[in-house]
Amino acid sequence: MGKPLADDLGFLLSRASGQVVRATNAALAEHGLRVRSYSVLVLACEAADGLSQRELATVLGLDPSQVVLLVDELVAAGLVERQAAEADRRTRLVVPTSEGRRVRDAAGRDADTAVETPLGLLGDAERDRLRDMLTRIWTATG
Amino acid sequence: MGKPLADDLGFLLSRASGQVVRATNAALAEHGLRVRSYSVLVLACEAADGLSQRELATVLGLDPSQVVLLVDELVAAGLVERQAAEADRRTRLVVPTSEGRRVRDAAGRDADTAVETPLGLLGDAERDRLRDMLTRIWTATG
DNA sequence: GCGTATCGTGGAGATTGTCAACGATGGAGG
DNA sequence: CCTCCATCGTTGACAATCTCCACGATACGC
Repeated sequence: MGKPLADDLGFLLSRASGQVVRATNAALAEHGLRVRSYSVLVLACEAADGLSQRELATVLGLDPSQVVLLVDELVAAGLVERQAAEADRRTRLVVPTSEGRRVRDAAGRDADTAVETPLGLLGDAERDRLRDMLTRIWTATG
Repeated sequence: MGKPLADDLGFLLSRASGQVVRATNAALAEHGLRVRSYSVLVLACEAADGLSQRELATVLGLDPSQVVLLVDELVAAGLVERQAAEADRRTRLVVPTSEGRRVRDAAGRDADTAVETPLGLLGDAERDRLRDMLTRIWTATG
């Protein structure tokens, strides 16, 4: 006799995740972004020297081939650029344009308000705990 | 100047979810199941009188048309049956076969051990807290 | 009865996940 | 220097998933 599905952390995780992603996608649509491309843009903005696509894939937990398409999309929208890396000419650094930074800020605000309904009912301390747990879950397997 | 992506609960949620789903799918593969079909099977098993596909869709947070395909798959595998509901002939109740119950138990054990690595490092109290938060996030929007 | 809503189903199109290649580059060891 | 092997970006193929719309069948209020 197994436990009920409502107690399954994996199920709860993916259900809540799907809900939040849906809400975020809806908010990002007016900026021409989706959760995935937005994540790439944010990472590019917060790295001083740009990030290689390999690093992006690792941090995001995605296949590198998906990152290619996401960066393609952002380049086409004029939000990031691919720069040749001096040290290693295999890698191509993803760096944001000034337009990219602007869109990132505006989109970030909208995304935050979009998830206020599902996530706002958690207190600050709870959110910190949740962040901590989710980060530890991620780092558990490397 | 927004917050770093590593602090974004939506991102952390979907990244952790993806990881757990990947691990679970790998464990369920030998039973011919995936996370989605497994969830349907578990729900069918724990409802005494079966569940309508509409109820399944609501609980799982999926589009009803997806549930159709999942139930089709489980029916083809001989794990559940569609039964006519007496009260409302529009609805079709999804009830497990005895084989379905057996597979559900075996698959459930494998799925649990598969997520031990990412989720096991959380203590019992933490897991309860996580469950509680994820459930509240879900019920926030109805 | 009649209009309206709901349930299951089917279909179309976009997005995502997964995996296997391939050329180009880097690095280690002889 | 040169050869072998790993890594990075990229492409392609295919399955799975999401999203929306529409339809027939049934239920329900009036």
